[in-house]
Amino acid sequence: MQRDEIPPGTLYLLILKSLARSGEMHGYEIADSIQRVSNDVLQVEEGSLYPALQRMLIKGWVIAKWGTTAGNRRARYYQLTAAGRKQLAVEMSQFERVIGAITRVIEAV
Amino acid sequence: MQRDEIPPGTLYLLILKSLARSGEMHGYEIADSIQRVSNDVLQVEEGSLYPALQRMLIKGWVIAKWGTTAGNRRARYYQLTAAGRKQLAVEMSQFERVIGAITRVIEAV
DNA sequence: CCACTGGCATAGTCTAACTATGCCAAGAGG
DNA sequence: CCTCTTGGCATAGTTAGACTATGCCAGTGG
Repeated sequence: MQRDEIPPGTLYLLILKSLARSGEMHGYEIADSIQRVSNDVLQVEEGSLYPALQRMLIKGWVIAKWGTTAGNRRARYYQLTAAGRKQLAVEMSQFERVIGAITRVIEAV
Repeated sequence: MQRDEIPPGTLYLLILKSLARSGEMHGYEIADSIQRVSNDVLQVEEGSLYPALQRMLIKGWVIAKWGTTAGNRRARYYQLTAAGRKQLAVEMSQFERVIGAITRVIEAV
């Protein structure tokens, strides 16, 4: 099964949604969760994930705290803020709007 | 109605599909057609369109010839090549695949 | 004559996903 | 004990491509 890039702009959406669903996760969990739920179609590279998380911290969409994993490793746990939940709603509706429009174009006769 | 950006990567798809539908068009027509069919959601700026068309010429997905519009203006008419039609099929299935995957993620419970 | 519109084009900026790489700690295997 | 693998975070640098701003030229209309 071939690799697929994450369409630019949708990574925030994927992360926000994953955190909304699971409450609190560290980086690896997020990447893993996205890959799993998408049936291995979407692969989030670490070099994309961590910069995105940093930007999301700055924007105030998530907060982070250091903790320890089940496997006894140090990890940074991310959690949505109220702003993050609001942003998720915005991105969802934008996504649907734009994808709907594109679909209309590529399905037009 | 607010402006929306074209998600990077999908512009080729939109242009290819528009040309496949209409046979032969010049730049303005392409932009116009995309905007119209998408119900004004998608607006293709000239600074995005012409560079994209240049890249598509280089890739051999389209050919261009100079002509004259109904309004008696000089214009460059673009037309799909066989490679362009093949590329359209590739981009369509990739789009569906990736968008389907994203949809699975953002609709997961 | 001049402003407007249609049309093409490029230079330069910016976002964001990628590749490659590095660090550190915990277990596993020899 | 030591090395290897794995889990985990992080950044530097590259690249693609859509954007803004701008310029040019030719018809047409007031």
